[in-house]
Amino acid sequence: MFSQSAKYAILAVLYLTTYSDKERKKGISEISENIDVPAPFLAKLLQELSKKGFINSTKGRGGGFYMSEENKNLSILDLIEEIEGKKKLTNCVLGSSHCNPNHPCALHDLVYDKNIEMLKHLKGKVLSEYAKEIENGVSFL
Amino acid sequence: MFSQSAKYAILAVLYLTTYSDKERKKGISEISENIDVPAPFLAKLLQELSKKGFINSTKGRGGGFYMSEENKNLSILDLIEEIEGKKKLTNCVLGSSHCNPNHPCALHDLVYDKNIEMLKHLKGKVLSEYAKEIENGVSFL
DNA sequence: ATATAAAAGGATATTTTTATCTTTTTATAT
DNA sequence: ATATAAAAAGATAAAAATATCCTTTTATAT
Repeated sequence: MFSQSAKYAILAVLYLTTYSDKERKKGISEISENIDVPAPFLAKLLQELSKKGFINSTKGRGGGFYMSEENKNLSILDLIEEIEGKKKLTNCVLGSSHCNPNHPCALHDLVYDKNIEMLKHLKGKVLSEYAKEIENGVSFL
Repeated sequence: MFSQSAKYAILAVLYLTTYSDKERKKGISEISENIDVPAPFLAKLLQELSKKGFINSTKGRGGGFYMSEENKNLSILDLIEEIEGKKKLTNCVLGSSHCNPNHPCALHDLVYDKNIEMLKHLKGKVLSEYAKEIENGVSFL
């Protein structure tokens, strides 16, 4: 469902949302150990997310990555779109460009609608809500 | 959601289920034109599906690919599993091996359950039912 | 028997995704 | 000022997915 990169990004961003802020920056090695993602790959990924402004970072001694309080109000869907591009997600599951509710592909009713529903959920919940669940031990990373 | 190969396979199999049988075999070129999939790639894909017995084929003049009546009772899920391997589909969306309903990852409730529901639908409908809808113009390829 | 038309098989090419490594820049502590 | 620790940038490598082409096998029609 998600690409490997998207999975890594979700884990890292949830980690940062839960455990970082402007005063608690986190380095690549700490993050990569805690979410079990290869450090060099994660470095590239976070570098891009930082360039796009989805996460924040400072260079130099004592620097690291963190989530601004503002960005903690973004959704997982925002993140996926940042990683995989805007459109992909609502495309026809069979790749047809003519597929729509009035002219549905063979899988439209079974798959497309459920997909949209899932996306709505991914859009309607902000990162800080996930973080709260993780802090409370309701879910984990 | 589906790999390119899986999409091609679904289209081809639905085409064959709708328009072929033992007496109406279909060649690569006809199939590839109708579902708009590159012929050489499709050839390899159908070759594999045929070797696995998911579709049927005969070589030589007048030969081609077709779906046996028996195989028309398979599901899209059966096909996906044939193409992408058995497990993948029910794996944790974040890739965690410990994720389960009692120890859920951060996305478990939002995504996993909806995913399972979708898979159930993909399992509960047989190819011939899709074919009927396509024949009736209710859906298209 | 021979020619023909089809899939099967095998080799290769291209692109994308995933992953690693090295050098450069930058901020901080000393 | 200098050393240090961190991300940023750039180059490259490895693996997987996607795509194409050529040869071989096989069944049928003539």
